[in-house]
Amino acid sequence: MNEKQIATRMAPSPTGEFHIGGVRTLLYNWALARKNNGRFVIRIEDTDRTRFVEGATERLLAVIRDYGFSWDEGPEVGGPHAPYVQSERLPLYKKHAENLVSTGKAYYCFCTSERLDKMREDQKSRGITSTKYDGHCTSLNTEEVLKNLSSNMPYVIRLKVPAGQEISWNDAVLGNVSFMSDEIDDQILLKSDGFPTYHLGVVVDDHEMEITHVMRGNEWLPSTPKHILLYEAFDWEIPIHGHLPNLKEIGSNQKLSKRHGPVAARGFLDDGYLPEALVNYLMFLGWNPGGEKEIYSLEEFAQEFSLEKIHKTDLVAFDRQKLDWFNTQYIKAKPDHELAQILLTYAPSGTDILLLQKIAPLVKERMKKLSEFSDLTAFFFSKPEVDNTLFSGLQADHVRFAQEAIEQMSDFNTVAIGEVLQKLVLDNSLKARDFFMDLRIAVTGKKVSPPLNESMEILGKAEVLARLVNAQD
RNA sequence: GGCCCCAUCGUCUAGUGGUUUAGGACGUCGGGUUUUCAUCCCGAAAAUCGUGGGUUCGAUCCCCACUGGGGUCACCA
Repeated sequence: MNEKQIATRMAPSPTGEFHIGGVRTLLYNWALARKNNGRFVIRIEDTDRTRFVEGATERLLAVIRDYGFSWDEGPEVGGPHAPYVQSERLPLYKKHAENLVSTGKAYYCFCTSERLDKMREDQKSRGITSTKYDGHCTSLNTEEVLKNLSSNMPYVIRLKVPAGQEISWNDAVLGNVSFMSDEIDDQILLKSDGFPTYHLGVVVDDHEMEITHVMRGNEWLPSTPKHILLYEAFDWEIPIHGHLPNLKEIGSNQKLSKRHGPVAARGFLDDGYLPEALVNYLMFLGWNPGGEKEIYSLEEFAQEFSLEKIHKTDLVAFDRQKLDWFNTQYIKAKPDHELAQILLTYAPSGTDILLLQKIAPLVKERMKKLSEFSDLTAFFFSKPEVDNTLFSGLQADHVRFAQEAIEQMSDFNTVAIGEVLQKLVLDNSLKARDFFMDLRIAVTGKKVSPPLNESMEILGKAEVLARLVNAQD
């Protein structure tokens, strides 16, 4: 009964657009909380004022919602640990940093960045392979510190890293991982502008917000021992850490690149990927349940998800072709009225939803991405430009036959059209393939189009005839 | 460079010390259905399980080394 409630979080920084990889990380964190009836928290880590981007927080939250996620605590929804924006929690970090100083686990440092630069240069020139703070300010006595402080000398607070200590933890993904403390720098915790560094911020907030599992990209692996040292300095319980594989572009070992398509979460949505498809694809980038089922809803995933099934590999290729496949699966499966609603964005403004409901079944198996809709269906919304060189040699006869036959039709629907045209082909011994192609070109302007008879029904008899007449010029 | 992490078809992956001629999916190629395209159906090629050592009666699965790849070494996260 005293079992602690599982809690996970996603802690993005408002320094730009939310990355697709961030969605994957969020997905796993969200699922773990969801599966265990735990809490999922969103926290904004905006401690770097130089990289802060106006409006980024709002866009971040919007795109997370658009992907189908919600959070139990965080900006906009609030919660018992509010505020959830680090810049609004400054006194907290300062208090904790000063606490560490008073217990001897951290110290004030008055070194200027110029001195630090020079120090690193010196170390490098002496052949030291990984530069570290030289401990200059650890020799300051209390009197000197107080004097500096009272004269308003800028300062930071650094963690005093113990020597010769092995720091290890059981990573939820990687298993046992260990570092030696000697390799770890006396990390700055509180910056001279009074903001915490990332390291102080996460540890304080994850503790305050009672986060039990920290899952993040494996670029954070070398930071984890620093955080563990901090938890130990505070004498706080250490959450479970898990490090996830990062995403890369196929064919290289580099991170995702805009040259190959979108990398921002928003960009994929704009391109016409359904959030369900994106999220479904993302699930399998570093995780696999072992069965052969591949189509998972968010809820199904949450139930299936387990940390043990996360892959240890460090890099996973983001295969845009497989993403396309997932997208086609979801587009095909979407009910017409729902698809029509979504297609509103891709159709000419003011398009009637009822018209889209009729068009939807004709195109849903023909789009990898919703953004292909406008090209595919342009002829429904305006008369096509017809390139006469596309026609066969018998174009004039074909079109005239069709026109005459259609003029006499009273019922103008797909079945009737099919019967009439089929009979026409037989009666005149036409080559069906050429006949229908000429007709297709006359009506749609293209050699590739949605099904012809259905399209003509939607266009209506008058419009079809107008186009046929037009094609005989 | 120091430190840390990783390693199964082109890609995402399943897999167990022997039942594996290593399974699936995407992609690719071939065929079928089809008034175009797409869908759908069938089939094929595709991984000596990074290399070399062990351990073992037997290793893709256990251990070590090597190689390769990645990450990280900021008053950025």
